Amino acid sequence: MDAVRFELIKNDEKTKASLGRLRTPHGLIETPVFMPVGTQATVKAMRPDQLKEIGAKIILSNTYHLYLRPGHEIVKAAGGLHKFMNWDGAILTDSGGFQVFSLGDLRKITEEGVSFRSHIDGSKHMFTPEKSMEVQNALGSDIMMAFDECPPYPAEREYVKRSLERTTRWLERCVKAHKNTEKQSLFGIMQGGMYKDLRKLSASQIVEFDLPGYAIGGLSVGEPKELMYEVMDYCVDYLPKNKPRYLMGVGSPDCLFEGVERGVDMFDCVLPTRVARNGLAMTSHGRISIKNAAYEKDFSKLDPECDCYTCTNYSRAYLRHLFKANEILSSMLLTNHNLYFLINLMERIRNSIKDGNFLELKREFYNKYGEF
RNA sequence: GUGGGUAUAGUCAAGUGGUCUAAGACACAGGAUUGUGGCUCCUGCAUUCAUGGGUUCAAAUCCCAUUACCCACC
Repeated sequence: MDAVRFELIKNDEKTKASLGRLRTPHGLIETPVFMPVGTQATVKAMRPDQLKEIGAKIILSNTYHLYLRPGHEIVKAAGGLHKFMNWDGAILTDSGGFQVFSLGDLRKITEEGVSFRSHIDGSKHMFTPEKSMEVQNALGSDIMMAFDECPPYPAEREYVKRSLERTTRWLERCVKAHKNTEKQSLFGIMQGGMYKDLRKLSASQIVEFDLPGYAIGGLSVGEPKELMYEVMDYCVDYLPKNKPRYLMGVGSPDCLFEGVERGVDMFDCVLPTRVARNGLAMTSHGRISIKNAAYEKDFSKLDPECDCYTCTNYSRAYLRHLFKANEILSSMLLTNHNLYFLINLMERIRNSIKDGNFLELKREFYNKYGEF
């Protein structure tokens, strides 16, 4: 029995959007879902009780970062990641594979795994599928991601093909090394760059392992949005409908709509939290850069249609002041709002699928919000 | 009142005759940001050096006057 089980509730009639339920050892999650990112065992600027209050059910954390600091052994000694960070909701851990891509020149990839230098102190380390599983088992996340390679964009077809096939071999090693199947589930990751046949090849290979969930990796790596939509459209079709389909690293409001429309069930993204710390708010009428001089004397609500803690209690002028003054509360209030905005948006999306008017909601949203 | 000193962008300032249509920092104004190396990154912001006059081929830089401020003495 898998630790995490997915149940399809309803398919939208006009699109590939679908409603589902994900049962995890740490709660039931309705899909489509957005997962806030808590890289270092904390969603930056948010307390776990606040995350709970805004409706977060599952967050993402990072193998790479926790392995380097404080060290997975310490997290394990603390009683696991949930206990360590005081979060009793579900946790998905990224495998560290993405750092192979994002750490750029520090990496060296071989069949065995990836050697890299710590961004913290420059020390040398080696990640293999086995090591990634060992670390994620120690962390005790509900969903562990397979150790993969995410090729950059653009990338040569031949390279992408060799990379994807290696990622499949790594997946096989992950499955073998995974020690805690009753409490933790392993998701596979599809690669294949922007090549349709390679995506199909990757999907057919990873689906063989009959895993409890699959992710679409290698998107939102710098390619044009239209291309990403086109690729994600057929990627979803290559994955089984009765398993959750997770689009990694995507989370701007418009992309969420496009993803859901194409059948994606899970999303994660640093965008709302990162952007909040830089003074940007996602509102029902589009983005607001709170540092702009235009808000100096604007005592209205950040988002007139939002009922989050920030919007019910503070003005744009105050938020601008906090940002300009470099106050910690600025990050806290804007992060709280942005996460609430996306989580609330996903709830409205789920309700629209339930009520059969997803496309109407999408159209209404685009009219008011525009693109990210 | 006497002697000395300083006057360069919103602020702090570099620069002491020619590569100054003036360094840098902060502030200010925009922008970026998608499996987080982020109080980060990118862009813009003095045709002008207190004011007036002079010397010189050439002045923010030298000289004179004026104005403002600072210090010391009375």
